[in-house]
Amino acid sequence: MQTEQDFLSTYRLEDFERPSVTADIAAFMIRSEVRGSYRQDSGNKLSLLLVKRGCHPFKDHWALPGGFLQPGETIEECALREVQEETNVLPVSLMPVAVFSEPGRDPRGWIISHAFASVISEESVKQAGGDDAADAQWFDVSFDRRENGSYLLTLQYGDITLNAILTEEETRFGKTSFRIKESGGLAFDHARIIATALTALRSDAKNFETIFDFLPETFTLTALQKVQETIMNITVLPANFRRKIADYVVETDEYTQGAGHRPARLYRRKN
Amino acid sequence: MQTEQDFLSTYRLEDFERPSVTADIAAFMIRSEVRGSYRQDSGNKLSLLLVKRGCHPFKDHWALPGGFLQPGETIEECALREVQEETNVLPVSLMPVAVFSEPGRDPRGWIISHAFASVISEESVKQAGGDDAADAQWFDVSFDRRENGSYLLTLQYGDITLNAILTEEETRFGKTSFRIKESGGLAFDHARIIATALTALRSDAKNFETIFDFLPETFTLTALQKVQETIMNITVLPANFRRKIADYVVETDEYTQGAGHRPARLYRRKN
DNA sequence: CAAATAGTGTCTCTAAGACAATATCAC
DNA sequence: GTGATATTGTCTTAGAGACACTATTTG
Repeated sequence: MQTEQDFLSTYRLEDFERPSVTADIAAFMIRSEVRGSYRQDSGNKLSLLLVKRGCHPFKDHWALPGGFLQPGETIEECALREVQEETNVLPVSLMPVAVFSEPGRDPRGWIISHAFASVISEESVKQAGGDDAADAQWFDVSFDRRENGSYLLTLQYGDITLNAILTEEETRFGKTSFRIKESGGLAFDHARIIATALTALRSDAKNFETIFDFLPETFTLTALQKVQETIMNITVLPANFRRKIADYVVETDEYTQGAGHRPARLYRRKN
Repeated sequence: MQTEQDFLSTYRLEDFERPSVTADIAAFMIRSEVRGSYRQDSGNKLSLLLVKRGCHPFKDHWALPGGFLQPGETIEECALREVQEETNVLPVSLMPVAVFSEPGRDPRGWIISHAFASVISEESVKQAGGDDAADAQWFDVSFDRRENGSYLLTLQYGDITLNAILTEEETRFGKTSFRIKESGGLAFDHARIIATALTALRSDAKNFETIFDFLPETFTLTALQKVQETIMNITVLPANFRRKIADYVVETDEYTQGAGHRPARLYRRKN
């Protein structure tokens, strides 16, 4: 009789066809804008990391950072590695979004993509030195439902504007899936991945799951509120936000200074 | 200059190492039990489909149904195909649970598993004729936190009882991950996959996402309530359940008959 | 003081949970 | 009528949203 040892020593996985496996990451950051007088609040913009492809296919098109899974690493490690290679920053959070495996989604062949959303704080990007590679840039994101029911995804960096149009396919198990009507010049099916990731990010921002990762260790409640508002594209009343967030944060003894108005207490994430 | 055509014609994905890709499915069904007098309500049990492995590795151990992704199909199609091969039933719903890609999780080599939870109605299993394969069986499931904080997963079918013990690792983005302390005789890391899938199922049952799929087209509100209670291992007051579920169902003009008590109106899922 | 943001108190409304009461069938 | 489940009504309470008000800083 054949033992498990015997079996494994003769077993050849290579006898079966295998796909290539990638991780693609929608890395989000919130960029604070300077405007008005020094006393006035600066606005915030949600931005997304895109990489200009240097080789075929989709050469010179903008794409999500990503790459092939390598032996010995998990798909999450692969995703983190790819973001770090582009930004020099290790993201604090990594949210699985979906797996895209439709045949034909990649002209190179049989490639299935594991999509993640990750969050990076502006502080850590600045510390890392930023744009050492001009082919990786942070694009301002806007993503909204239009009157006719379809969604417009706009990505903007300097003179470059990418407009993708998507339709909502279905929402099950808390996840919405989209279909691309116009890719807006984005590579592969990345418009779809971005839309899915952004929807997941928004949904998690509702229960404060992802919002802390956009900020440094200590932060003001107003800053935290603006993060949530920026991601979800809503406004909430400060009093109500403070009441709801109270369970998730811990007071520190520090305050902001020199802002031309009442100083704000700094908080820290609970746990 | 090289065109995209040129590039693709010389590009060889095969030059890079690739993993094997599988889908593993936790297929759930709710089995109604007969007990007491004919007038009395029958209880319900949540059950899970397991397959006895016929070959190495883990020969003769129980495992989740699953198999390798084949060219030309999506990972979801692969999952549905595998369930159908075992049960002759096409599941109504398929929920992505997680991707397991730790090196070493499968003794055969580099294999990453895409875990799904699927739901099958008892009615459709009975129609399909049931046990044509004695190596595929529905096990009663219980899964609960113990006093010491770890979780006990019990799977039972006839004389066979599998007891796995897991610890909770982390909960982020609404998903809990587990670590296996004792596999209870389950193959591979399937105890972990089952725990993760069951947690996801419970979480979705809370917002009525998955509960309809356990029942036929038309159903009584009490039956629907019992499904939710069985999955989540809770009890709720009928009055409150009815108020919350009202938005998700539509009345029909039909009623149950001959039950020895007041007939119940049949409902249909809205949408 | 003016301008700006920080922070608190409280009213209202809705939704969830608890519980009591009524309805209808087979026997 | 009895025993069982079906179905409705309503009281209480917790939480979300709206809004008014007070506090503290720099110039």
